[in-house]
Amino acid sequence: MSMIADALGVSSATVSNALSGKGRVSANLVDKIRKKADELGYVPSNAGRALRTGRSNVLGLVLPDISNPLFPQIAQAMEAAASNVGYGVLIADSRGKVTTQTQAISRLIERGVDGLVVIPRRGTRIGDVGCPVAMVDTPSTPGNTVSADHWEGGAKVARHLVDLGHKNFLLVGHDPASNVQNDRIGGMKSALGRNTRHTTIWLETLMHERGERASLGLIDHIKNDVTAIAAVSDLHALRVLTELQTAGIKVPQQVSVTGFDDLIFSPVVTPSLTTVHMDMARIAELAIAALVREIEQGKPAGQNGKAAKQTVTADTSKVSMELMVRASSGPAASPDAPFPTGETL
Amino acid sequence: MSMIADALGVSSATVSNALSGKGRVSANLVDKIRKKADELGYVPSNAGRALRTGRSNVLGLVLPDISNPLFPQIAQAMEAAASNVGYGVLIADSRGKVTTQTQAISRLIERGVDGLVVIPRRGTRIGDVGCPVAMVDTPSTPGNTVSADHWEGGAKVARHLVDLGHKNFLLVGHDPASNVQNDRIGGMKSALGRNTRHTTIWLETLMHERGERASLGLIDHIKNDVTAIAAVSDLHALRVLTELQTAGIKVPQQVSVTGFDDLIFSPVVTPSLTTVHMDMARIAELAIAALVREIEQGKPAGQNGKAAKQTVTADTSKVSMELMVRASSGPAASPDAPFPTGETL
DNA sequence: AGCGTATGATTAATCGATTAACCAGTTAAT
DNA sequence: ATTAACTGGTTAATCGATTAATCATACGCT
Repeated sequence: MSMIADALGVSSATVSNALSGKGRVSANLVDKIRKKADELGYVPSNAGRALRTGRSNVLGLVLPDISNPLFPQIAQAMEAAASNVGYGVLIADSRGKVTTQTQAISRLIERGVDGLVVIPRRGTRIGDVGCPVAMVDTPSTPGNTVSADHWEGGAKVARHLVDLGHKNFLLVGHDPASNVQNDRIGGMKSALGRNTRHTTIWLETLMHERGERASLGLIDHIKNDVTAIAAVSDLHALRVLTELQTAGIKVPQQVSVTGFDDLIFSPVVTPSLTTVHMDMARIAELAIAALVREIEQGKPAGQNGKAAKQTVTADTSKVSMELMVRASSGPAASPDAPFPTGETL
Repeated sequence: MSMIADALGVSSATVSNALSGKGRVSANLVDKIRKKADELGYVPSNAGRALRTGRSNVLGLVLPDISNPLFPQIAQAMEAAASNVGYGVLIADSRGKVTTQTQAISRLIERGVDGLVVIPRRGTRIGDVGCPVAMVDTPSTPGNTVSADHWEGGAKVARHLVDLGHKNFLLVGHDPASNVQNDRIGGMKSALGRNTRHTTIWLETLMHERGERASLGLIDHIKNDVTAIAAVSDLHALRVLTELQTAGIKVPQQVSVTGFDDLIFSPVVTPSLTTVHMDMARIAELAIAALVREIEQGKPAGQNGKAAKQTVTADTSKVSMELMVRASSGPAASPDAPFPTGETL
């Protein structure tokens, strides 16, 4: 910056003012400075700016477990949304453990992030971290900034299956302590209506009892007239799907299967998976916008008034989910022939 | 820092020396300063340090496409390896496009990263970016810093299938321009031996001709006596698997299927997928170590000697891959009964 | 005693950008 | 005509940590 100033015989303050458009500089001079800056390939030093302004223009993204298959979508959306408004994204993985998560958060804080986006793990408590925090979980969680409307998503798949004539459902969850999963299943149940039946199983509990790779015992449920299996994630839907196929049960002719999240493999498995898609880009946009708004209001850090919000609030806290009807869901099998055996390929 | 100095009546330079262990400070005083620092909850300012030292302690991770299902593993491993040696990780997604990638890289540079880890997309050229770059691709790519030994991995699965008695193979690739995939397939072919046959299909080409969700036409190959299908990714193996199951073909009784990468769903589909696992943690460790070594040698930026390396070199450039034998691969079906129909479940 | 050498700590400059305070002209207003 | 207000710019302080240069003692050795 001082090089530009020297080259044009002005002071560096003027250069700063010209480039930031803040002080009073003649339009003429602004042009010259801009041109010179380009010419010299000037790139503002983040360190210098950060030191002076106390802002790093970097946000932290805290994830419960990066290896979650949904993470790519999240990271991509957050990175795009942040970079659109001039922020970088520093990642931190807490590998499931709550203690690790606390460490991860402090590492980010020490790095001087201006704000945090947290995808919480059950049991996560965000203490006072000294910077704005956006939380992306589910609308029913207190402090949630913005998230997909998982309840509505559940309702949408369920209604789809009901419309197809299904009456007997198996709902497949993974972790009974997850708010997101509970909302999804809650939404499903709310839409099932009076003349249907449903059973819910939780895989984590099941696997704890029977081992990691045990069969899910789907056949029993099907013998019990279940014709639709709705899972809270495509990962579990996939597990269901392949288990059924191995047992020779036709999807969707005998049983319909649905998932959630529209993971990358969902469109390409056979039959392609009916699922519920979340608009992560929009969620990210809202979360980042809320965060940035808070950051740029310039918190006087010490002043912790009585209404010290733990997390920021977005314009909208729910983003609608979209049902993706594909090949794994179809009309309920007629009850007359519960076990069709013909090669209906 | 000056607060600590004031509180103990010493100069801030002494505090700096004490905490960094660089200058000469009496052991006694070092203790007192450490204690005071803890007491005051001192956290060094990254901005101040970065400004003075010219180092940000942040690395950039450039990915061709975050939505790649392998990305979680990569990001997690890189983040862990970096944070172990005191670095943060800033992500940048290039969404497949080469132009976007260039932009993403400059954004990272402007943010002042000390080094870059690039997972290149075919056609990626890393220009002179002014900081050390580690490239993670495949050993056969010029400039590759470190990566899994994809060729060896291919050889391992192929040998496994040969040992099971298979003689007629279908190799499934996606993108014929990908170095990684070519190495994997090359490795497979190298291990197939003389009295076997194989055909290779490339999904991208296929899908271009027949549409995104077209059948892969596996049945024809199987009628042609193929008993083993080896894909270059679990994603494609999964597609193969479900397509076979829908057609009523038993895996592994009639046909064995293998994949690559040990993606998150691979152990839980039915049958669980035989695949090749890469030790991403070790790859990340080597890449980061190479990068950090280069960074901390302190490049005099201007001095671009004739041997200006484009990318850094790691101690080892190949990391062995591990074969994970699971349920989707089994002995070759006896040629006498190419189409067993009994319910051998 | 006198000289050289460690030891332990201080001073002050520096990195690059921002910004409050100030200054010198010019124009407008009373 | 004198003051007020505006314009276009400059000065200098500041953010926090690092580090070369320097200084003041104390110690060891002949």
